[in-house]
Amino acid sequence: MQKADCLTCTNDSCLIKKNANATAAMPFVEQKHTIFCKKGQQFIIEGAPVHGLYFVYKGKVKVSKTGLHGREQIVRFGHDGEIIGHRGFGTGKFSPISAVALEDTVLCNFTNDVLNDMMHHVPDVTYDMMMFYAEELNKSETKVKKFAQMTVREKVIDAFLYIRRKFGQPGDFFDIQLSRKDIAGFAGTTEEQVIRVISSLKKENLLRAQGKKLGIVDLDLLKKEISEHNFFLDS
DNA sequence: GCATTAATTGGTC
DNA sequence: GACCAATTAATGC
Repeated sequence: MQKADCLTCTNDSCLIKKNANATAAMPFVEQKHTIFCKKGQQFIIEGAPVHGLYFVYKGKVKVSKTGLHGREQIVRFGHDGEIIGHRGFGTGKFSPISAVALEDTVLCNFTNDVLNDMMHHVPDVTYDMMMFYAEELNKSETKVKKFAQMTVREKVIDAFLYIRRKFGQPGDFFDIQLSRKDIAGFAGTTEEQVIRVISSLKKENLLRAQGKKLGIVDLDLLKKEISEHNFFLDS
């Protein structure tokens, strides 16, 4: 594959793909770049100048911020059809986050100029972008609460529920391979704590492993455990 | 097979 | 509940 083509793309949730058929959008879509990332490759560097906005065409990525003492806080994971780097778009000159491919990943990149032009000329894209930002804001507000009030066990369970929502499979095993460290980085705790929670969840028959893959056994019980604390489940 | 990295466990503050 | 050290498992070359 030389270039990711929006017209044959199957990521229906992608807001570019959704509008790519409109004649007004075409000249802009033409100008996107396709980037091929190997596993482990970093394509957005925290603090470096913004190179526009990325969409995952195929693959998996993690988005993180470096906290105090070099501690990595993973902000979100992304897969096919999702936007990456949106916080740096618009006002920001330098990227507030870094992004790394978790497996071989194909990305679509729009420069700020192209996207700005497109938003001025294609209202449907602008509208979809706005809705996306609104939803993002909602999610991060939920997250604040989570980090402030949840116990470690609850945070890890919450992380697993998030991973399942995003990478869950019919067979209930996650379709992604994350290190314990990455899980910890997302849950906001340490690798050791994640390991300990995982082994107790296994003992309690709430979680199971097949090789390196993890899966949820009793979704309702896990949900119940954190819903009792009145947290939203959709962050 | 050896060497590096990841996962696990136990202990300390 | 984080940090550190020691051990074991897994993986790359």
